Amino acid sequence: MEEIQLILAKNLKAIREKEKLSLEKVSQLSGVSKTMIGQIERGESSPTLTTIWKIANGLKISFTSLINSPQPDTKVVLKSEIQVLSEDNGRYRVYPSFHFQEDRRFEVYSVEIESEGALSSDSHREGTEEFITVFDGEVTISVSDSSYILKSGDSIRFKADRPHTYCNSGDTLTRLSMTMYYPT
Amino acid sequence: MEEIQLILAKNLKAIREKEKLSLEKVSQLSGVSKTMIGQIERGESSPTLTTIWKIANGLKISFTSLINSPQPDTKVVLKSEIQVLSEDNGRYRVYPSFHFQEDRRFEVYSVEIESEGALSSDSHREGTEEFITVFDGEVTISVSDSSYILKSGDSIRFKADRPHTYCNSGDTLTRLSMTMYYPT
DNA sequence: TTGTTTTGGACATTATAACATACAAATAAA
DNA sequence: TTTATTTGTATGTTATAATGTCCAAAACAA
Repeated sequence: MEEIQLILAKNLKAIREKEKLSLEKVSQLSGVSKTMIGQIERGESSPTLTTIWKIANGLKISFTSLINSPQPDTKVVLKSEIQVLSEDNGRYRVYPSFHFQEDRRFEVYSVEIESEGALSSDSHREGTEEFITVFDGEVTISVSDSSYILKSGDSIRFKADRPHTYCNSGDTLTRLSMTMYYPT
Repeated sequence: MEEIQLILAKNLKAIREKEKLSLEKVSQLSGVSKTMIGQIERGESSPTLTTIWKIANGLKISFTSLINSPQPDTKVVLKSEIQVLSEDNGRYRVYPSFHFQEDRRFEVYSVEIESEGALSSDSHREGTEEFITVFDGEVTISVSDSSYILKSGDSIRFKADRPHTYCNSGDTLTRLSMTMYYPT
């Protein structure tokens, strides 16, 4: 028996109990036999992709909620706890709020760029996308031979799996929120 | 044959070709028979959870990269284009930058709350999580009988599949970045 | 061009997922 | 308390996942 089977077993049982459903009811909703639901919950069987899919659809939950380990409900990250990362002689500063997690596929940062500050970034992983909103100042983002000038309140989404640069093109501090998404 | 099998088939074949691996090589890396790898790629079989897991681990990729589908390049959203949504007599304002998309599972907003402004939100979908960073001011977020006071630079992640409130608990404008994640 | 190696897939066999049925235990109703 | 219903699990059967073996075709090397 593999550990992944145990995770599935635990998750399915928890969801069923939370929703107060019997094995029979889950069977009806999903089209998977009651016996099989029981086997899965006891970790006695490693169901096929199709079977898991049917269960997830029947219960209207995500596939990943069946195979991922649970996380705590709430997490606060104070500014004082954040490990700031500096580049460009401190003129470009990254404040990571939420690091990447496998089940979620994105991470969240704040970024500050002093006047005349800039950063050139190498390609990120295949398919990576950045979602940026300007909170203060002005930034010029260059990617794929294009440049985008964004002012306070503007947003941009672009493919970050190629070299790109961020440049404070104004004369005041620029502040950005950044959500980095990794599809793979 | 189910659609989910075709997605898996397509993804596995794409990854294998991209990495220039033979069926035999994937078999060695994963501990799954070459024949089975071939069957999976041709959509002839719905593999068990354990088998998929072995493949993902063997190829050092995520489970979800085997069961999810692809997407276009750059999009700019100017502040002038954003449809602002107001609540609480205009004291609570939402600026949606990037709407939800099925393959991505999150959306991105900015939020402004005037002094004495607040919003009570009903439960979002099962499993929904919010990732919030304070850019200016102070906010008190209440969820699950707990309240969290956050100041500029602080962040919070919480389960939003239950009622929750946001309240400007300071005396200046509060500005937040918000990433809403829907696992389902 | 010929010879060798690699590759993907057909086919048969084995292992196990998935189902149907039966039943004891638990729960609910009278 | 008794009766009825629901629930979870054991067991046997069927369907299919997963493997091993073989071979033609493709790719590579000389």
